[in-house]
Amino acid sequence: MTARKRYWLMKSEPDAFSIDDLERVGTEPWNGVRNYQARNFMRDGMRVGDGVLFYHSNTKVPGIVGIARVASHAYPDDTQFEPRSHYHDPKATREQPRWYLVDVAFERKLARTIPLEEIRQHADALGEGFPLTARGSRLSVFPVTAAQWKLLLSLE
DNA sequence: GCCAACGTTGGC
DNA sequence: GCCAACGTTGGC
Repeated sequence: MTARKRYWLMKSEPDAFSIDDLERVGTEPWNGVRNYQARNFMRDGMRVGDGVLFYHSNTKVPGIVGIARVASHAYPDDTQFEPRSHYHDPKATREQPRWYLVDVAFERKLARTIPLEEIRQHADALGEGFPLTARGSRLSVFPVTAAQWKLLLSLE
């Protein structure tokens, strides 16, 4: 029984971790997510092989820059246990982890960046509540429908 | 660098 | 359970 592939969008600040970094390392544990909604999507929704739109945030031209895929099931984010880590969470324990992540594997870079500015022009087609075009949304991991995936990549 | 919007925390 | 204060996100 093979489940249908799902699609996601994941944001990263290129100064911290860019699509080029992912290309170089191949696979990366997506650590540092400290938002419950984003965590739940990774922990409860993602499956190996799912498609990921890689988005650069907080940069000169924010937008979708590449495609990756989910490369592991969710498991605890080790950085929550490390006192030295920027992502340390004193309330998390090995027995009761609070934060989970998945491994993300590089697939390809887009031929060009699809800028947020351009994505906004398709806000109606993407639908109300799509986090990239919804006002004020800061969600860094969220699901993308097959139709949204197709539309966004058609802009490449 | 600014700052609006948002999520989380903790006092009550 | 409310909500003010605070810290963070992320476009501009």
